[in-house]
Amino acid sequence: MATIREVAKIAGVSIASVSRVLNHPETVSPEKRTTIERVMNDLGFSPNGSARSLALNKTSTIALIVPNILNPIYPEIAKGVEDIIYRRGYNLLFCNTDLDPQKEKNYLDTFLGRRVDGLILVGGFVFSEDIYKIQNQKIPLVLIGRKIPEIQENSVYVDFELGGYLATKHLLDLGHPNVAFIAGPEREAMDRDKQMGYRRALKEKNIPPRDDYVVQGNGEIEGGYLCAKTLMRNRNPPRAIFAANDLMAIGALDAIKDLSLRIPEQVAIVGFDNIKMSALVDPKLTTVSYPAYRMGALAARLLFDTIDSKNIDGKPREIHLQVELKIRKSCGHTGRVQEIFS
Amino acid sequence: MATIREVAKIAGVSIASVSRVLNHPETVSPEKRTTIERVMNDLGFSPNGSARSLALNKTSTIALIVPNILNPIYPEIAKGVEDIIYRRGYNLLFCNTDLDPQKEKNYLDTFLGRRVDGLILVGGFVFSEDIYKIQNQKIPLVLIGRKIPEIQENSVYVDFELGGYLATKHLLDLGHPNVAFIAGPEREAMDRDKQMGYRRALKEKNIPPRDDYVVQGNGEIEGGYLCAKTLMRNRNPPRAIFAANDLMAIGALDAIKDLSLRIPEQVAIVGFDNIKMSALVDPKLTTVSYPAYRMGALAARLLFDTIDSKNIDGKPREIHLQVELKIRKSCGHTGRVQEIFS
DNA sequence: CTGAAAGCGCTAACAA
DNA sequence: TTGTTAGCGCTTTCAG
Repeated sequence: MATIREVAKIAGVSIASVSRVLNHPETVSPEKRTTIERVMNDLGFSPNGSARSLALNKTSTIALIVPNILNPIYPEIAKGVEDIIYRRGYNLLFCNTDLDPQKEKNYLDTFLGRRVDGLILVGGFVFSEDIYKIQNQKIPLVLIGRKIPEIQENSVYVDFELGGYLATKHLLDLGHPNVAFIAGPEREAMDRDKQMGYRRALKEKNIPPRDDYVVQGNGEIEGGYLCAKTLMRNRNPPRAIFAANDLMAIGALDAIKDLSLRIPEQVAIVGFDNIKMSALVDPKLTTVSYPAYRMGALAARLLFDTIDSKNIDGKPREIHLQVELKIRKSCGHTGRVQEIFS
Repeated sequence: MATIREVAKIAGVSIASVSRVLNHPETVSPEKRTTIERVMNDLGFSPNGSARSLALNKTSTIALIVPNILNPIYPEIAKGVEDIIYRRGYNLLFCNTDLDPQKEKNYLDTFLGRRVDGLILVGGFVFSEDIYKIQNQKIPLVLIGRKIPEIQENSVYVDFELGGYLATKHLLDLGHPNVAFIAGPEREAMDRDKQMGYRRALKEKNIPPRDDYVVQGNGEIEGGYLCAKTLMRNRNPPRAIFAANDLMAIGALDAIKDLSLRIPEQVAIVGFDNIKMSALVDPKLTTVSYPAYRMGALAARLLFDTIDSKNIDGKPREIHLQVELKIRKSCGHTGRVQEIFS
């Protein structure tokens, strides 16, 4: 592929002029500029990004790390990020950790080497030392998800503990005698918070937590399905299930239906995330919602703020957004309910 | 951040040796190597990717362009791609066109400049001249989706026309007197193929196509909802609806339920894509399935094949996969049906 | 096994 | 306004 040098030679100018029309066109005389542009076109010239990055010490790339792209809540966040960075001419280096620590570590290292201009890390388990490497190299970083006291960083988060609490309390208030919890993967810190909220709600009502009412799923539909089946095999099966995410809640819902039990009459279900799908299953799923797209967009803005101002050493900013219980049918609430499109 | 030069100075060796432990460790004496590695560690050194890319003329990056990340079928494909390229140490530059030609063009240009090692383009409208630019620069390219006769390129595709035909024919065979079609966005070439299949099935049964039975949605749930409402306002509403994707089919399903009509008795519905969600709505959605994840993985493999062999000028390879009608409840089929997990 | 040096393609002083 | 030149950080001959 053509280089700046060839363009220069053919156009009969110096490489500096070519570089100028690329970066500061207004500083080049109109005629020369037209010639150069024509030559570029003829040659199908496109400036080499690596060379440019090297010279400018800037890659125009930001990396986004999510736990699982197959959970629709993450594309939602990703879209928020992409919409913002696209406007600034940045590109997205995307990756999926599958909650695999090794994979997360590898990616973090790679991004360090690639000198990404910024990094957005969603949920997951971000306690590895690798995160400190990022901080040491002063790569602008924004965390999305839960608040992490251990790490002083820019973040956009919601209170998952509160969400878990609200969901459980709602179920309890509705009179469901006992509620079970389907946890997500061990490593997912956000899900651990939800579980704490679940426990707090029980405690508040003086209901002793039962180990056999807490099962762990893989965070996917199938996991929720399996967990619900397990729960219902209990000698004293729960009358309500709170799942750490909608995917598992939907799987649970499917399992309960398979068992020919009525939802919410015999088993009530509440999920977490408010993915679109949750409003379309039958019965519609009550869930805890939070503004995923907005979190992505805000994170990207926050990132650019720190990239622009270079105040990387300044104190980190935190944006706290609210969770909200979205009451639909699956929990057995009898009042007016909010439906899709609401 | 530390450079190879500083490492060399501190370790008391030449930069060549440092570079060697980075690239061909076995060619460096053990002692020297250990020293260098220690220094690298102490300094938190990480080789600059841009410099390396520049020197090697290789970015270890492949770009993936999809129309809409919010449609779960695309993350599915993306996952297939990522799983393969991750193992080879490649990174994914990800982007979403929203079917916006300008955005697609921009991204294509950017990727040209970034000298990505390969490009995977999913669906969408790939007829812009920009695609030729990619070919001219001999950037390995793989198309996922439909077969595009106009472009001789590596591709992994399924026959969407056939899918549309099968879906419509199935509905017709089931005795639904008239079937409507909810089309996707104008620009989505794959959806146009589906529509052709729809027409072929009608024609085969000597059913004259009706313009008022073909409506166009935006490819999302809301679009399907709106389209179905429109269709049912018809003086002579259709008794069956074939939607160009599951998202719209699910929206349609919701609309029909809102109208208090029974599915499939009063209105049968068939979708396209077989996203997971389709097996979880009520009634479960009959749909046309194809191996999205596999397509992504195969595309990545194909890409590496051409990257490795550099036979970019060789004749393009095409991988044709099968569509399959996944019969569930929403179409009114009365025989045995395949359910989720099948 | 090791080092010196050229070069990857571009940007940005600095001079003219 | 334009051209010359010195890097950006790395890889890789080529000598030794």
